[in-house]
Amino acid sequence: MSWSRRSRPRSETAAADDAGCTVVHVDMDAFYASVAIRDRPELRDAPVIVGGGHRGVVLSATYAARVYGVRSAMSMTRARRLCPQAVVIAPDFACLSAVSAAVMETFRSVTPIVEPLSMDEAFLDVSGSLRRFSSPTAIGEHLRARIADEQRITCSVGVASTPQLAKMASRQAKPDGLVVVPVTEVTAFLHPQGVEELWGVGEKTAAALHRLGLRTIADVAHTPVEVLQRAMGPRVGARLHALAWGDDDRRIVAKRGADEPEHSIGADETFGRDTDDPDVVLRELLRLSTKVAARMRAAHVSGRTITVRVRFSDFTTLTRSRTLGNFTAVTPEIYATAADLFTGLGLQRARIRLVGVRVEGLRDAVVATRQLRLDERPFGWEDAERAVDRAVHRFGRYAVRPATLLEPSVAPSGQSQAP
DNA sequence: TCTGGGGTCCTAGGACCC
DNA sequence: TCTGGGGTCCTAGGACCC
Repeated sequence: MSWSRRSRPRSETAAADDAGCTVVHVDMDAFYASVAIRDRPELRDAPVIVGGGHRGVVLSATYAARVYGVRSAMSMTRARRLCPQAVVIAPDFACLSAVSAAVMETFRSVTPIVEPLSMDEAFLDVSGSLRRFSSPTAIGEHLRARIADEQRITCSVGVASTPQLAKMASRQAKPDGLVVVPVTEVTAFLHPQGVEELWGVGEKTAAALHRLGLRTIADVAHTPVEVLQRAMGPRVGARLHALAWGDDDRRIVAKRGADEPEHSIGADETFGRDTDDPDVVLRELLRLSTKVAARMRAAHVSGRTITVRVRFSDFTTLTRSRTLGNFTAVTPEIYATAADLFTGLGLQRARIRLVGVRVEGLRDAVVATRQLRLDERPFGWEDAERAVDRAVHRFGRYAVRPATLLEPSVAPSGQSQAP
């Protein structure tokens, strides 16, 4: 291997071969599982799976569990079958969020240009930090040491000249390592790998590439871009070809948690048991609408397009959406639209596995409200729901709910209602 | 008892306007 | 009268990521 892999000895001096590498990708190792066991030393070397109970999937598994073939996103049923002795722990999202926030702050102590990709990984643009630190590699080792000391979990780091390469490098560094891809070694690093290792190539795209006889990234690189575009579409084809040569015009954009308004806010829920009862579905749509509207108001956004998603027992999924003439963040309006879209499907005894509600076309609520004023819309609901938000804030989330949600036995996923 | 829940982005067709 | 095109919005679906 011509690129350099480095693990454990964090004090090792920085290599000279990271010149021009200004992107650092940091990825926590088995984040959910590592956090779950860090205060439970007796589980240190045990197979541990973090995941949901009924009808759930594996969110994270320790390396001891992965030995048995357990992978994230795998159904819990399958995971338990592969590793019956595994300790299964439910995720503690409050704790995970706190650890995530602390880790992101550690990143920001090195550079302000930190782009979190999820709770447990981020890109750092370190081009402005090289006066304080001797090299990008030194920054990576610094961060690895600090996170290990402060959070008592390990992470892996990729150092490269582009985000895509840094991301692929950190994957190779796992667990608890650091990999540098020198600018002179980009094709040597990329080309031997399988097409599915490219970021953005999932199961379907990989299968399509395999059908073209393309198995390695080198194969993709040496295929005329027109051929790729014909098979995958103009944009995807062009991007794949570029990535196969290490060209990546993605820029790292500093984002600070909840700052930037999101493009959509939604919620969905898998029923504990498939249902064909429209009343059960409508009640769930109301619950989801309530949840989404509250989250929108908390984020100070309003939206115009409401989408309902329905997944059937055979896993086929369909969506129906409607764009309103006004912006809204109000439960009755979101629910009325969602319910109308659902009943408009005219389903007859179809077995439904999951329903979801999502609101898109989000705008800052202040701007959106001004537009509402021009429409002379009444304000009653907005004010009423703000009062609800305050009550929930004071008395907890079960303080105020729509009357139809107060009936017993409506809890989805077979879980019992919280006290 | 196979297959969660939160998102983003792309594609493609039709409506509508210029 | 016929023909052509571009741009934008809306809807539906699909792929992908963690």
